[in-house]
Amino acid sequence: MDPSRNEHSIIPWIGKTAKFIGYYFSDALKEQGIDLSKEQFLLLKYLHDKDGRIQNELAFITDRSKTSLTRLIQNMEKKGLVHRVVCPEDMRIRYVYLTEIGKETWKRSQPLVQEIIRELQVGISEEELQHTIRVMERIQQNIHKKTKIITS
Amino acid sequence: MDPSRNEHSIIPWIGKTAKFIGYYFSDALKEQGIDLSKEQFLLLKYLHDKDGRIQNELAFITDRSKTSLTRLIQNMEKKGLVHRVVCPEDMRIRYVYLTEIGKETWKRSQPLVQEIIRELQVGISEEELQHTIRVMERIQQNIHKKTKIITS
DNA sequence: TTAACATAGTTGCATCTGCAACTAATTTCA
DNA sequence: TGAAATTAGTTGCAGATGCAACTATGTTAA
Repeated sequence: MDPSRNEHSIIPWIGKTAKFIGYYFSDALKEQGIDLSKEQFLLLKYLHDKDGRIQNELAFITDRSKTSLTRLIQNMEKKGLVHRVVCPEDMRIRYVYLTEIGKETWKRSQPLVQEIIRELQVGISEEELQHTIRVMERIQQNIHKKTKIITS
Repeated sequence: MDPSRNEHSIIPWIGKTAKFIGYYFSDALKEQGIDLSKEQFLLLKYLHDKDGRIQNELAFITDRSKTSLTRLIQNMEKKGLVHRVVCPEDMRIRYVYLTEIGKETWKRSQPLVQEIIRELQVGISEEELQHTIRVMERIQQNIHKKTKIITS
């Protein structure tokens, strides 16, 4: 997956770019004194959109295994960013809620996040952005199709 | 970083797409009975291009910390995919070489890799591929510039 | 010459990750 | 009703990751 080979393949580029974005974002959070991993940030974001989700749902929408999600939430709970409530109707289910610290941390990260998104897209036209999104969608569709065939 | 928001931002799309590609690739290797993580595969690839690299170089070209690289190589050595040779002129340096098993494993993975790259790009025009690569390059440049300013 | 610095690689520690196997709770169906 | 299947979440295990601190070696400069 070396970008210098396979000139007509975007696949290697996507992984590498994602990696760089991840490094940049993590560093930026750290520099701003925001004690969040990028994974934790993303979870805060989803909970900010809709609080009190169940763990399975969070695993699904953030594309991780329920195992990984369990431990991510456990770490966030230790930090006081979220807390969990067992559903009284179905004792298997846990609702995850932002704490005040979680809400405050998310809020505090917002200017930085907006700034990073702006910075990283400097010199890219609106048309190029739309093209790229279409390509990303298409790749995801292609994977989805193949995966369905395999598992059905 | 939810794609459904920030419609004009590609940043969230890239991470998500990369994640999906990673899952798909890992699963495909496993299904083909090829005992390699995607990270290990990538290292085999770079060593196939040029064997006998030093660890620092491998860390640099694969965009990981030297710590991470050390342990990746250690695991690959355990599996018998690579072996290390201390440089006689500079005892700090270790050259990393593919073993026969490493070469054979890489070779065996090739049809699959080519097939995956083809599959994932179905329905994407050559022009779109070129656009997307340009966008990825630009994002990496934007990060590079910002990173340089910060660290200098 | 030798003390200061630089470099290559490793280790401790913590986080994130997935798979397989597990527990506990709920639902299904015979 | 009660056994079987399903579901939500957890735990053991192993790999990948980065930071900071470390060892060992090599280079530089006073």
